[in-house]
Amino acid sequence: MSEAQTLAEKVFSELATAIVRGELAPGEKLSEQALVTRYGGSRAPIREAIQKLEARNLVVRVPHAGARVVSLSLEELRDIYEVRLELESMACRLAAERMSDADISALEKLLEEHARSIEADQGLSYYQKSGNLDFHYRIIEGSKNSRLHQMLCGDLYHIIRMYRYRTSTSSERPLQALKEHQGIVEAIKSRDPQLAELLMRRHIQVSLTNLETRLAHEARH
Amino acid sequence: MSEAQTLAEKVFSELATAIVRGELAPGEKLSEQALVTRYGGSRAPIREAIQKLEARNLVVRVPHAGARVVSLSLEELRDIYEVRLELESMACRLAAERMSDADISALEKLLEEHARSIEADQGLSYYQKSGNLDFHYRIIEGSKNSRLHQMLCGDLYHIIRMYRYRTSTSSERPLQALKEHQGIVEAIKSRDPQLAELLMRRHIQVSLTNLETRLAHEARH
DNA sequence: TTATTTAGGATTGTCGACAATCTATGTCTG
DNA sequence: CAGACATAGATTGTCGACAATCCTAAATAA
Repeated sequence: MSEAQTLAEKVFSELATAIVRGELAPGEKLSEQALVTRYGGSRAPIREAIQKLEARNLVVRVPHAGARVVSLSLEELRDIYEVRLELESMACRLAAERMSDADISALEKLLEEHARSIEADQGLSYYQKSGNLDFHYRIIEGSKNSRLHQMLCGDLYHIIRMYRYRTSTSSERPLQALKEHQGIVEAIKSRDPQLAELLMRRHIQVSLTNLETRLAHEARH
Repeated sequence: MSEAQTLAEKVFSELATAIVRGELAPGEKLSEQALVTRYGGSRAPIREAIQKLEARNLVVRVPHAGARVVSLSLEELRDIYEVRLELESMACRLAAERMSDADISALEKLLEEHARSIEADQGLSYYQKSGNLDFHYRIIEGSKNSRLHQMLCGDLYHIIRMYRYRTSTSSERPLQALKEHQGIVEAIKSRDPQLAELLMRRHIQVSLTNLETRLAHEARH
């Protein structure tokens, strides 16, 4: 991913991927001593790594009590999706205004690749998972708003990916998703910000709706 | 503000307010040694405080080169305002859906106080400054979205307040602002999310527009 | 038995020193 | 004179140990 210039960054990177992949369960405690024996080094860089994880909302630290992998309630997860929905819709609107023609044609080529990929493995399409992310990532970049990029890619996506196993959304309907992606690109190409935003909002809304029904279901227990 | 359970938190708190107040200029370097001699303690808690500042985007740290107070370009500042505009508009829409009746009547009382305050000191209204913040803060709380609250109050507002001296917006037109606030509350009271969002968007948009004209002006040099 | 208290152990916060890296000054060479 | 290079100083990253705090569990009392 990114080359670590310091031990703390290296440990941070490894821990972050471990958390996102679920190798460290939500709520699990991160003992500094244990991390020292596992990753080597001393406690100083480990503490720094933990604090970096806290900065990205991947762990929660309470003074004199240590750090634990973040464990989100369904309500907090709903909150995150809600914000993501808004910010990505915004990004799509801005992308329709600010993407260069070269960016747009590159985006079209990406979708053509996705189409071929889906056709090849008959909708099984494991590639679509990262492909989906790639598409959304390019839209966010296309907004030309660095802070927006930072918020979506730096903070929210890690957590969303971390809880992906619960909400089985996009990877189930690759063809439908592709069509929606194509519609979005079409709107961007015709420089229609309002339409682009609307289509992206609908595209993401299904995830939020799925989550909320699940939330309502679990609330019944 | 908040009681510090540890030395690192205390130093962080003091440094944060110092940065927001402009006592530490943007781009100024934060030498660990200098901070040790100033705030006492050893380098460990100072480093932790600096890292916490980095987490809130108040300083920028580069490995082996130290930390500096964040110095935003006008483009980055525009990006931040753009995101804030979107998120606060969203918060206002959600507030219209989710605020309790008690919350709303409390909000009305707040505006009545503001009205009296403005009448008292004839639009000079130094109180309006914090009052303005207070109003926006309550709307954000009214969204009942913890993550949204965290993003707006935790991250964006510190930076916006830090650069407030440049953009002289709201404190100049307290009466106009109050009327806009009243319109927003009216929309919330009548449970009209779309209207509430629209009014809040317009209310904040003037800040963004001011900033962008200034940006265009400075770009000419 | 249950609730409270009180050591004991373990964990986190802090400290001072050492190692690795960067920056600035001055020198040398073309 | 300009620019590359090397050395010296300062700054940051890392280490191991100590102090402060919390969590656990045994012991005591109601």
